[in-house]
Amino acid sequence: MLINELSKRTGVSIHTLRYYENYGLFKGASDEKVKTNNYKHYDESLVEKIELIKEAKEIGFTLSEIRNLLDSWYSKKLPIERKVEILSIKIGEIDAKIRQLKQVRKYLVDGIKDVQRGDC
Amino acid sequence: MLINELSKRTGVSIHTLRYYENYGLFKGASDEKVKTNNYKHYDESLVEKIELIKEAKEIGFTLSEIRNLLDSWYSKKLPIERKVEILSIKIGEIDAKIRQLKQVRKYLVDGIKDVQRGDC
DNA sequence: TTGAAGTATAGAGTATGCTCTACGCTTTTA
DNA sequence: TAAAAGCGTAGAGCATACTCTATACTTCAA
Repeated sequence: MLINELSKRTGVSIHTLRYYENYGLFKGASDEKVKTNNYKHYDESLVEKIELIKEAKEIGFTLSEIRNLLDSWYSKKLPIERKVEILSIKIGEIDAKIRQLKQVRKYLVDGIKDVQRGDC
Repeated sequence: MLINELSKRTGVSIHTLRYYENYGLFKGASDEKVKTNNYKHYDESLVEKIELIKEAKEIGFTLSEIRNLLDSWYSKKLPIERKVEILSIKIGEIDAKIRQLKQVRKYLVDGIKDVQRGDC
């Protein structure tokens, strides 16, 4: 598919997709058989990959972190143990974030109690 | 305390503290009795407030969101029900974030399984 | 008392992650 | 076969959240 379709199917603007591609999050390929243009074609699997990027961003991962994660995920060169290690580290980071969120949640719940008691 | 001490006790740089103060996250007060300078004095309670700011930032709240939250929290004008409402909305947002984190966590756990099976 | 260190204000510079504009070429459509 | 729509590259502009520099005054320590 071309960038327009990719944009529509992912809900990510064409500008942003190009930014991501330049950033190295994924790569389209121009069709070798077509000589008149160099329109880039994007793989079906990219739709899911971009959904993952969106979600990773929303939970606070930077593009740089996401790139590293995708690189190691799809790399053929990395040994399995190294891949597992990288993923495990990220899982640990997520667990830390969940703990932090629960901490702030507690602050707010206590805040509500204070407000209702008129302590505030 | 003066800004230097506040900085040391919170681990936030003087520059950033001034940025936060200008942004409206808190306010120091110059001592009316001292006429020779307009050094600002910061309240003991600010240390805890800044810790809260740090944590809110780490879980992805913007300075603008934090300002709104603190404004409503410390406002004398807002009715209790409104304060409770604002805090409840934020708790809802935190719950949504926790769900999202768990979703991405699941992605990564599945990813580890794929890698170990050699599917990747 | 003088020089270093601290404080205030104003404004410039930086990194990240977009977002938009300009331009030239290609493809599609009326 | 125009005109409109789509594609590509390059680069400017913008919002957020700092981070740093310049300048000027004050305080403190030797």
